[in-house]
Amino acid sequence: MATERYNPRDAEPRWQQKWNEAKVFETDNADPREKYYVLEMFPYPSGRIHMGHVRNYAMGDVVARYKRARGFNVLHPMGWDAFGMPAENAAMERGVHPASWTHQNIDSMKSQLKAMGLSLDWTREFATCDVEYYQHQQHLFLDFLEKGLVYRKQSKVNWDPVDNTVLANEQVIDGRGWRSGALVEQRELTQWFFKITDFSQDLLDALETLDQWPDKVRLMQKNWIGRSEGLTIRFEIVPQTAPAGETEVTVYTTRPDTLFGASFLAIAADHPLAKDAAAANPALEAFCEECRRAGTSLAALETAEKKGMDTGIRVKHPLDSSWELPVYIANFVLMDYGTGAIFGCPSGDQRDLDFARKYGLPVVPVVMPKDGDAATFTIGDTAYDGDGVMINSRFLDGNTTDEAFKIVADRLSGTMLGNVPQGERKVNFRLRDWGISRQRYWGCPIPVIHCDACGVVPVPKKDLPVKLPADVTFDQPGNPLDRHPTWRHVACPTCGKDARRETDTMDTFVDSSWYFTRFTAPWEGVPTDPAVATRWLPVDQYIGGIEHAILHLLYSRFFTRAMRETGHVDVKEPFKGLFTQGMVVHETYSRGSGTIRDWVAPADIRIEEIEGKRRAFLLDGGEEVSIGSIEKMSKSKKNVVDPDDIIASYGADTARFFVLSDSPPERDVIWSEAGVEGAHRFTQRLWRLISEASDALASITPNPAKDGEALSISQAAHKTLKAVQNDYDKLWFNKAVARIYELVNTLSGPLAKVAAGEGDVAYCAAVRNAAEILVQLVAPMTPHLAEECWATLGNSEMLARTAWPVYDEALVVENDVVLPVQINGKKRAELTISKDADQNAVTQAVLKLDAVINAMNGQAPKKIIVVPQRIVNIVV
RNA sequence: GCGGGCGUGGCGAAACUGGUAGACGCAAGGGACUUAAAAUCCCUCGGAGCAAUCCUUACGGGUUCGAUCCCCGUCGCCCGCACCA
Repeated sequence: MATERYNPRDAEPRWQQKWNEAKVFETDNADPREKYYVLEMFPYPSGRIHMGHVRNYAMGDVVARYKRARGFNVLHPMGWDAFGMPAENAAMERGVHPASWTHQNIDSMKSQLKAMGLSLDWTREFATCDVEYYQHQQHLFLDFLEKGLVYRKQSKVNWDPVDNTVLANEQVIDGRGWRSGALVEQRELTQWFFKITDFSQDLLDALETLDQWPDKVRLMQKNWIGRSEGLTIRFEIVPQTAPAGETEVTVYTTRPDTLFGASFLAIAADHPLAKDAAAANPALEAFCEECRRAGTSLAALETAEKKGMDTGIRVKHPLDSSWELPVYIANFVLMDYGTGAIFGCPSGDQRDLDFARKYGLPVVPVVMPKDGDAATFTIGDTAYDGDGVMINSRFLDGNTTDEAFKIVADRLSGTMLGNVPQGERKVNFRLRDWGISRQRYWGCPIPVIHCDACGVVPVPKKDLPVKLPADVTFDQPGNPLDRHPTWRHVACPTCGKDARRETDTMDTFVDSSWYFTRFTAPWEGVPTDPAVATRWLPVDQYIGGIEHAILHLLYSRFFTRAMRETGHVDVKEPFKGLFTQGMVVHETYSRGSGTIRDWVAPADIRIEEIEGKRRAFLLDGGEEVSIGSIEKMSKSKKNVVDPDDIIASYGADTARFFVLSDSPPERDVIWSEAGVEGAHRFTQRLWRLISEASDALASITPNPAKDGEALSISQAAHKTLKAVQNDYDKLWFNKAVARIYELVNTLSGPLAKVAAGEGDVAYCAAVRNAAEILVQLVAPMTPHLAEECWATLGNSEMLARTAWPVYDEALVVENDVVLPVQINGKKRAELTISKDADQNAVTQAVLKLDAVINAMNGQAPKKIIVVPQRIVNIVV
């Protein structure tokens, strides 16, 4: 029978409303079934959702719907990472208040997300800028403070001397402020820090337990935490060269074995010794200034040319007091890592070698590879930083690097300088405490009060929340809280005298470090219901971009530990399973080049293939534009595709299906019009096949065939079910799609046959069983279409409430295997043989194959390799 | 600069991570149906060759009976680098 085309504009809102009315996706904390918490990283409300969001949320939704069908009590919430700089920028540029800008954006993005048909529990929604959320964050801050997990210290910020404001790293471009263009300076401010370093060892050790995280993320975190075992060594300053009051300098090294290769010490520009030396030497002072102008970003620092300046200070070599080494100030030595001072061994470290060559310092090889020759081993332009055997190192010669490490550590631990050992073994971490102070308005206020008499006083919990004042202006740079007429003036909670509120707000990473915990009971009057939070956590499957691999995830891991220590939850790790998805990328199109280059949006062009070459033309006027590289979708390059447009023309199911189908989820997906059309054709094809057969199937009870002509149909369906189930468990959406395509191809003949009124009851029952399995397999990806198919097959219960099908073991077993037969590694034949044939039987059968006899040409086989169930290789 | 990752037909990819390289989809070409178009259906489709066959997983080496997969080196692209989110 002829049926109408599937119309997503009709079906999608209809099913969304039905799900909504039946509250299918609202989660009950009291539901006794096994829990499953699936979460996608919540979005920043920038205004519109983009394809990256569609991909992220489509993946999470497949998992949520699949797990729900498998019988889990699924929690799948959504919220908004709503504090941050863009809202303040909008306020400055367009005069809109950050709050109204943010809420408008949330409204439009929410309606876009709703149009996607996501199985979200919207009753738990919140935005981090809601006082109902951030007041609890202030509560947590106070608990952390009480527990000693928060402290203040001096720390550097990027300062724009023209705008008189603090700049984020991304606002510093080539060392200048992004708006003023002024050279950025570093300024010291007293700021709040979370003691993430209290957990350095635990955060490192527990990575082992996160076996459902990608190895690359664990490795990145491990390197970020950066545990090293080394030695602090105190160098005595040669008195005649010492600035007043200075007698020694302490370095941290992981390579004390190379001490005889030392040719200089390098200290950070902020090192106290550097400051003393600079005070008496204008050239040094100028150099330190130059170092400070680099901004606070490590990347900028390390890509800059390595520079240093001799301070004139000399230190005594710890193993030979007659040997003096120069002390340099160097722009690549950081005050916050180790002791802010290093010794340079040019032969064993590339950076030290470059430095030594530049400033004419000695290069003495002290380690050579095990098989090297000490007489001829030299260092040219490449340092040798590997393990090996000590040379040119007096009493260390001939020892391995490991042995030398121990010898030096032992000797220096036993040598006294003053009354203290000159060397001390030390475990060091690269991880630094988390600075959370931001000199900005649009963030969570830090709940403390500064009193001249009492010092820093926490806001009492009964006085929470500390609300952001709404009446602020953005007509000048800087933090509006600082210049607000009344907000900051407050009575000291301790002594009652006039005092001042802290005007810094919290880093927005704080907001996103516990939102997943708040989702478990967002209605609570305290940060969490500890029992509920403990039951829901950890998040079983967390999905988001790889760009968050380090900071967001590490901060969340810290926060969960800190909340545990303060009694808000009793789990250690927030995310059991982590999946990092790739980006959505698109071709770029442009006119002109260089500074007059003009980017063109994909919606404004058409692509033609002329003599095998793809060319792009403007829709308006037909001018040819050049096709550029494929890049991350961005506003500046205009290579964005608005999900709204796609949903309007093809429907949400097509958009969802496409972003899941083409590429492996962890890899980037290239958005292409042709690909979307292909996905759309699939949805139409599925609808046509099912709906045409539905009249014949609706009255038949589904039943898989155990024999007869329908057996292969049932086998195909049940094998696909088993395979796709596994794909969904592993988040291999693209593989699931390929298998579903295959099943559709297999079923198209039988469905057409049934639609034509052919086939007996047993046949129809098998086809209906297979068709239902097919519909249930696609349901997590294209839920609206699946509901429509499900209903047309005669089912009265919603598919969203239907349990996942169970495959029949008897239909998925294989009795025979097809073994490829290789001769000298090249495939020459195939052998079909019983699955449990032993090695001998396989060998005999293979040698009887015509193709093998021909190919061997009468030669005797030298060796026959039989890999059970896999392959046979004959070596001739 | 440092840390992490990726690279397979015209394109997105698959290959149960040492065992048939290119499943499935897109694009393209041919055919059927149609007055015509759309839609749909069928066939072809990595390269060379009439063929047998040979070549082919960024590039260059290595280990192995056998390498997309493991090892060494080179190139290109992407992510992060602590105040973007």
